[in-house]
Amino acid sequence: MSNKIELSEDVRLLASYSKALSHPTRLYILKKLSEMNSCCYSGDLVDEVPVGRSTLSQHLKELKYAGLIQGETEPPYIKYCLNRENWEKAKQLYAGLFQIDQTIK
Amino acid sequence: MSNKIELSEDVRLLASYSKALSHPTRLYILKKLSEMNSCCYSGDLVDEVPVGRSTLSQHLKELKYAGLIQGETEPPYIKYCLNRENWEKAKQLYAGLFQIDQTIK
DNA sequence: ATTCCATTTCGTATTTTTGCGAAATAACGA
DNA sequence: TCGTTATTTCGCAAAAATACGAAATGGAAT
Repeated sequence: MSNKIELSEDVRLLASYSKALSHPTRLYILKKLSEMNSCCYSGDLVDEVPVGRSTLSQHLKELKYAGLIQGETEPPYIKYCLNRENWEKAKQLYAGLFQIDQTIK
Repeated sequence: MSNKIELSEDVRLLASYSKALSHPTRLYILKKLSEMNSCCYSGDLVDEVPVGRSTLSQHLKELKYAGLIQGETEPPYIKYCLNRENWEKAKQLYAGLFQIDQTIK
């Protein structure tokens, strides 16, 4: 018989967030969104980031799928923002992993 | 002409750490190593983690390649420990991304 | 209705990741 | 020397990730 462990939901979720963070382009986008504390347009990003339009779109889709961003359509543009709730969840999970004390503001 | 940005070294490094963290099995190993604050043996891990020996070995190799763990041979076992220096570096990078205030102990 | 614009989806190719079992390795003990 | 034990490497297959250009979509303006 085996003593194999069932990996916890938190471990799975953190792995999934980490996968979202594991590409430089996606990380750049998240960093930017979190730092500027507002939203940005896909069309602006494509000028900054070193990938083509369709590839950028794929990365945005993945970030959306991971739950880290959300997009509002604002014709003819699409405005992307952080999903604050899940961003906070990710923050907690990473803080837990690295045992970072978080001071209450 | 293009305004494409050169992605920073920190972004690349954080992406690479994130890739290492992006698999539940690897995350489980790192979590365990960081929590128990000492080292562990590959042979113990294989009983806990839901993958075979050779697959576990691959994951350990990847974690080593990412610089997050190191292995000392202690025949007939191999003892794996966190690479504290790079673990700390990763901690800083994630803290920066999530803007976590780190209190000095 | 047609054109224009920003963006996504599709089709495709290449590379990387994940996983396993079998074979190889390295150190030790009989 | 010959097993035994712990672990890794090899060979392979299947699945997922990355990237691009061409075509499709959905509104808005003419």
